[in-house]
Amino acid sequence: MDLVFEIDFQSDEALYTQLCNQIIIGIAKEMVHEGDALPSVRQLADAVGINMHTVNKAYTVLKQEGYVKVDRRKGAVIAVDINKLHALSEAKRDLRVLLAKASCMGLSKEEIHGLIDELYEEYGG
Amino acid sequence: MDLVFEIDFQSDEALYTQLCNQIIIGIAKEMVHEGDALPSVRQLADAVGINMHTVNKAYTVLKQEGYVKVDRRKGAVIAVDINKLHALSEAKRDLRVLLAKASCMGLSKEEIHGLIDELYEEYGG
DNA sequence: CATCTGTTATAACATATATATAACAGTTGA
DNA sequence: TCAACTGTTATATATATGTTATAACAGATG
Repeated sequence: MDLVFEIDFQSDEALYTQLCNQIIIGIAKEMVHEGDALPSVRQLADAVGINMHTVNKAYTVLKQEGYVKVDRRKGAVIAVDINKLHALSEAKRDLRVLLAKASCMGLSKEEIHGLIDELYEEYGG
Repeated sequence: MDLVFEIDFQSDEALYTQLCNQIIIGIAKEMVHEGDALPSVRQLADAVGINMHTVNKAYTVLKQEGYVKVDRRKGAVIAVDINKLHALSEAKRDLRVLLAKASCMGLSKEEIHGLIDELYEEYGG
């Protein structure tokens, strides 16, 4: 398991959301691949110092969004199978607000493209 | 006031967040400009059918983020003065997750740039 | 058979969201 | 001056969400 989980208890992001995002970013960075097993809910909960149910909620959300499947033998397993229509419309809604804020900040379209390139470099693409 | 406020009571977004986002997008679309007065908390609350305090929370958040100032005479007024350091680091955090999801969806960097261009067109360019 | 999976149930508590009623100080315009 | 309007603050209530806690269950593993 190449993933390193780090919980920020001061963050305004929910703990389960932090876990979800770290796993999704881990997939994009190719630190984990299809079929890789995630830590068990109890293991991960102990490792980062949170409750089992909080980890379980993260896994449940990831399962609903299509990043994870459950194998009775291996437990939670990476298995990317995303509903693109739904995911894309959600991404657009978020992007609209994000770009509006960027525009208010005075960022040009070119600067935004640069920002995208900078961040996207982290993901093999 | 060119802004039209529409509340989706079925949305998972908080009501005050919906108001914030619509105002920020309105600024980016240049539907409102520096110095324009926003509706009073009571007017807007009545207009969209929510509580005064929910509107007040939206205005308070917008004030903290630097999109609005309060003029004792005019009430809440558009006045874009954003802490770029803070706003940019927040934007990057959001973008990182958004791009990871896009990468998992199989979107190429070029397709993402296209998406940005499409959405950014709504804001004067 | 003991031990590990995810899952479910129940309970409890803190925080966030939203509403309701009420009041206050400053500003405006009649 | 005075009524009507600002944002702001205080208090209370209701509901939803997030998090923890304890416990149990069925299926798979070795």
